[in-house]
This record gives sequence, structure tokens and C-alpha cells, in this order.
Amino acid sequence: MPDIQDLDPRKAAILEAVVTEYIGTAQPVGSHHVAEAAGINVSSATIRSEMVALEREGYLVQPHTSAGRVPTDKGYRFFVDQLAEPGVLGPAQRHKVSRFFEQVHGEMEELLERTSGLLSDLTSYASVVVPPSHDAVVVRSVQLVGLGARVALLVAVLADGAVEKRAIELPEEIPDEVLAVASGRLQAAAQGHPLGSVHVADPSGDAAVDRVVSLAESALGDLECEAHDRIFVGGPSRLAAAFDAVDTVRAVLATLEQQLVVVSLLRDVLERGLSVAIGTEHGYEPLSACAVVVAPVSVDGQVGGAVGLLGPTRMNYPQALAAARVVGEQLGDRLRATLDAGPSARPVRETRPRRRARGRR
Amino acid sequence: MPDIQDLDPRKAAILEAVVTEYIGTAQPVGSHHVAEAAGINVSSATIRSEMVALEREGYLVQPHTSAGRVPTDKGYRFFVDQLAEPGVLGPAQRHKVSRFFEQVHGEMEELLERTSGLLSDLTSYASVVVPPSHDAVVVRSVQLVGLGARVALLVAVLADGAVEKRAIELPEEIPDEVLAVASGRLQAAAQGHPLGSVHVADPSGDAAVDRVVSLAESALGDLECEAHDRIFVGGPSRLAAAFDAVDTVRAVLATLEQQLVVVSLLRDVLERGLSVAIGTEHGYEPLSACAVVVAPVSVDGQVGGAVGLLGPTRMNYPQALAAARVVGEQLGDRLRATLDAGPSARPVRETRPRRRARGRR
DNA sequence: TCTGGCACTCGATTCTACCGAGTGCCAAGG
DNA sequence: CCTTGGCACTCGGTAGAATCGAGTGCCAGA
Repeated sequence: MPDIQDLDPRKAAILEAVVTEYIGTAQPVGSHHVAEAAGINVSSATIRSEMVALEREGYLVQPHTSAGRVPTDKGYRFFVDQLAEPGVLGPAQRHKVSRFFEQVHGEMEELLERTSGLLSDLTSYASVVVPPSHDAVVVRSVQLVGLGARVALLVAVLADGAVEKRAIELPEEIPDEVLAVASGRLQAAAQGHPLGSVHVADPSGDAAVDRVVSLAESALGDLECEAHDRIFVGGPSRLAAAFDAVDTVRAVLATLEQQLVVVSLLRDVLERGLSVAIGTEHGYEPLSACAVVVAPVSVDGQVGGAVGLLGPTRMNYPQALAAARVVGEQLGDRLRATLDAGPSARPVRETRPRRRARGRR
Repeated sequence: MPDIQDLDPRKAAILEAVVTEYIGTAQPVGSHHVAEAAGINVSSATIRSEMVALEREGYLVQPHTSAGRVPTDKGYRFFVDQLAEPGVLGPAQRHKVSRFFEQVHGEMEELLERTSGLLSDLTSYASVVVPPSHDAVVVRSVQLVGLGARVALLVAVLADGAVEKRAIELPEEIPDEVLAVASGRLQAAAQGHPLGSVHVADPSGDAAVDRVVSLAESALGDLECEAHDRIFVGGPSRLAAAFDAVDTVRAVLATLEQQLVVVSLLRDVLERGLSVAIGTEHGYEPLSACAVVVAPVSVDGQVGGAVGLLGPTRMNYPQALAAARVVGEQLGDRLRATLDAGPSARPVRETRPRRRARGRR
């Protein structure tokens, strides 16, 4: 792509006018409308000739001859990267956010669920919240609870307030007392360590206890991997409002149902250092009519989770970006607050110096 | 409504033909098509005159003069109550179900989530799973874990494998040791009792401990009430496929987002002794284009939860009913299995004799 | 280089005609 | 009395023609 650099300032202004107009009206915009836009002081004829250039360079397309122009993905990209000013939340929205994070109480899962609701309320797009993985988060408590004769539930409470659980099939019938012993040993070994690195050193006298402990140990390891595939989707009904083709709606909804896909989508986008992926930029076919806005959720400088917005490519990028950033930041702060206030060990803080989340653009 | 009783057998046959045809094709069906249907041996003229009668009585409507007929809600109702034969799952579907319940492992939340997926897979409608409330389920374990300096997390494991949790704001800074003592006292008092009726009898020597314990006690009571408002929605994208008006899709999706509404909808329907609510029969305006199929999930004869299907009024009722019933039953069995296999107390079984879930129609 | 003018395109809208599925009615036949 | 074939009629949907208008590309003149 040779022409990713700048555009003629006038072309840029025209492109900007087209994008903003189209975002507002969803109608192809013609040279006449552009000429009326603020900051443009040339006639429609001039604009027309600039538009053919813009079209040749791939920033605009005509749905059909003799219709107005519509931005391409590339056009939106240029707009987002070079033209749009940062965008701020309105006072009402800002108020909503701060009140939300003041009022919200309680427990992690609920917090995430409600955060996704907040985001989609603010923007009227569908939202996704991917919680940070628990890689570095230490265990606060582990417990084994007998459920059936040969089933036990492993419950781990992490320092960030998350509760992870997993059923364990026992190879034989284990009396409650043995479970209790195993539970105690696990608790002693796990407290203060991250999920993945729990290891009970020396064997107890009891072989049954040891068997249970080792099962639970590997289950803890599994938890670390599995935990972060639960995502929180907010306001899917907004999608139906955003698209008028019912097929598109179905395809997008179906994609949203596949949590793994969504998680890796957001992760991909973040890893490429982007905060916006437009149309086909992320390689996910069924979402080619969508734009995705992502903001990291970083806890102590470590990017763990993400919040995202999903809307039509003609979305209000500045506003969506602002909302995602603010909510992502606040959520991160909130999560860190829980972590930091811990009465005892806070190894994450010690091992990793605080670092500002690297902003982009 | 005077005319809820039976219909002329011939009228009934015609109505049945119209309904089945319309369910299949989504096109208004004319007298000619009906005449060709199996079991009808009269001419189209006769059918026409019967149809005017059916229309006068409210079972059919014409979208416009000189189009075929479409069933009304009342028409579907009659079909479901009097005409449709029970309906069975195909062998492939039956296989899917049984394999699912054999394979599914682990923990309650995941079980419910995946069950909703199963249901919507079987039927290609959107599904809802409302877990049984924990009224009668006894506590297997309770634990207090300190999170922040003045925040503790109350984690309760119930006999059915559910894990309920709630953050508690502490009025003062409580050292871990005090929490541990309180946790132990709670555990002793709660184990084997249902969530609502946990009471720690005699005070300890320590006032701080007692304060924490009483806070936790009331939190346990809250948990009982709150717990059942988390529902599991499967396959919302199916809705986009079922309706072609994008407005309808949006309205229905928006309703599905309000968990409380959905829960009370299903509850209402079940309480009225129905398993199907068609169109406006449930008073929920935005869902007037939908039919809801509900089946109870009963554990030990106690109806606690429900599974539901949400589709267009022209849904395949026999199949949907069969799927919902089977999955509801299996889910109930599954939940009871966890309960029954408990190594120690099983008070529910003792106090309530097993009773067959009363079938209807 | 910009601009106003102009011919041209082509989707959207409207109108007409027409087809055909479907109806209601009726008179004849069981 | 019920059924049936016949018949005129309705009216949505489709196809084609006419029209409208927003928008374009091009060009000559400032």
C-alpha cells in the first residue's frame, strides 16, 4: 500500500465531511452536501473532481453510478487515524460512568456483567467485556467440598475477588474427613501463589489424601487456562437496531455466541496495537460489516482484559473510543483497587513496577 | 369465551391442515391446498365455507381479502391443545440429548449454560434455562475470605453444586484471624441447613467476630433471594432467523436482556399450568409475535426451575414441546443425582416424598 | 486552477396492466 | 340439507413504462 500516508489537506477535509455526514445519515453523500459542510469553501464541481481521486485511491466508493459516495474501510481508517479529534464523553455520560463505579459494589462477576451493560448504554452499541486472565493474580483461598460420593468441587477465591470453581471426579469414594485434610493442605500451599504455580511439596502420610491433592493441583492449573473464556456481552439487541439486513444481524449474533472467537478477536486487535478494527481488517468474515473498538483493561500496567464495542462500520468512532477507553481504565482501576487493598501479600505490585498503559496516537 | 370447546371434526381437520401447512411454508394457505392435504376428502368449495366459519369463530384470519388463511393465536392454541399429537424427538436428537447428559461433567453453571445451548441446537429456537431456586437446597460449605481491608467475600457451596458468592462491606478493618474464626462458626452453623435458615446460636467471646457473623448471616439470607435471577439464554441468533422484521428481532432481544422479565414470564406461564403461551396469551407486549414453550425442571418432585423455548408463533409445537420436556426432565434428574449422591445428610429426600411431575395434556 | 453549466445516469417512485391464487356466492345434484 | 362445480370478483405481486431527481462527468470560460 503506497498511499497510506497523508492526503491533500483539502481531500482530507472532504473525506472527513463525507464520513461524518454518512455516519449521521447512513445515506450516500453527494458533492453538494459536502460543499455545504463547514470548513469547505469550494464549489461542488471541485469537490466532485476531488472525489473521483479519492475514489481512485480507495477511500470512497459509489454504491452505483450517480449516487453519492460512501466511505470504504480504508476511508474510515484514515478518518480514525488522522482526522477525528479525540472525542470526549458528554457530561451526562461522564456522570453515568463515575456514578456507576462509585455505586457498584460487590463481586467480580456481577461487576463485569454490569460493566458491559454500562458500555452498551453509553454508546448504544453492543459491548463485550473480557476479564483479565488470572495469570498473575494470587490465590486467597482454596477449598475442596464433597458433592457426590465421588465428586468434589474445588473452589478457589482469587485476590481480585473472582471465584473459580471446578468439579473433580474422584477415582474412588473419599470420606469427608480425607477431603478436609486435603483441602487444608491445598489451602496452605496455594495461599499467596498464582493459580498455575501451586505445588504441595511433601507428601502426607495418607496415600488417599495425596491422590486427591494431586488431582486438585492439576485442576487448579486447568482453571488458570479455562478461566478467561467467560465473556460478558451487553446489549446484543443494539445490533438489530444498527443493521437493517436481518442476515447480517444473524451472522453477527451467531459470532457473538462463540465466546472463544470473540476473545481471540479482541486479543488479536489489541496485539496489533490497534484500538479500532474496521470491516475486514480483522480477518473475521461474518463480522465484515462491523467495526470493533477495543480498549485494554490493565491492572498495574499489565494488560489483562479488554472491553470492546461492536457496531456498524459507520459507527461514531470518537465517542465509542472515548467510552471504551474510559470504561476500560476505570474497570482496571477498580480491579486494582480490590487487589491493592488486600490486607496481606501483594506480590504483583512488588514484582512488576507500575507502568503507564502505553497510549497510542 | 363461549366457544372454547370442541370443533366440528371436519373443521378441526381443516384447521389442523392450515396450521401444519402454515408452519411449514410461512405462506397463507388457501382452500385448494387444504383440499389436497391427507385426510380431507371434500372439495375446496366446501372447505371455503368451513373456513369462513373458522374465521368468524376466530381461529383463522385473512391477511387481506382474497389471500389464504393464517392461524390466529386461538387457532394455534386449539391446535396445540386438541390436535397435535404428542410429538417425539427423532433418533438423532434423542441420541444428542442422552450423549449430552452422559458427557457433561462438572459444575452447575457450566451445566446450565451448555444445556441452553443444547436446547436451542435441538430446536433451532432461542432457549432459556432458569435454574431451580435454592430454597430447599442445603449448604455444604460456607467460607469468608478477606479481599480488601474492609471487604470480605462470602462463598457458599450448596449441595447441588452451585456456588453462590457475595461481597460484604465490613464496618471496620477486620484482621484475617477474626475472619477465620467467624468463617468457622458460620460453617458449623450452616452446614446441612438451607440458605435462608442459617443461624448462629450463641455469641462467641469476641464482639468483632459476632458482628462479622451477623453480617454474613443476613448476606446468606440475601443470597437465597438473589440467586435465581441469573438465567442462561441460548442461541439468540436463532431469533434473527425466525423473524424477518428487524424491529421484531430487536424487541424480542431487548426483552431477553431483561432477565427478571424472562424469569417471571416463564414462572407465570408455568403457574397457570400451561406449557405453551402463544402470542398475546402471556401479557408481554414486545413478545406478542412469539410463542413460548416451557417445561418445568423438577428436582425431587419440587418444581424449581424451568427451561423454555422462544420462537415465532408458527413454531413447531410438538417438536419444541418434546425437546423442552425431555431436556427439562433430564436436567432435573441430573440435578437430583448430584443432590442424592451426597455422602451425608439428604434432608430434602426425607421431608418430601418423590412424586411424579404432573404432566399436562 | 476553479467554477458554473449541461447532458447524462440510474435508483427510486409511481402508474398501469395483468396474472393468478384465492375468495364468495349460487344453482344444480346427491 | 349438505356438497359440489362453476363463475364472477378481489386484490396482492410482478413486470414494464414513465417520471423524478439527486448526483455524476465533462467542458469551456474566468
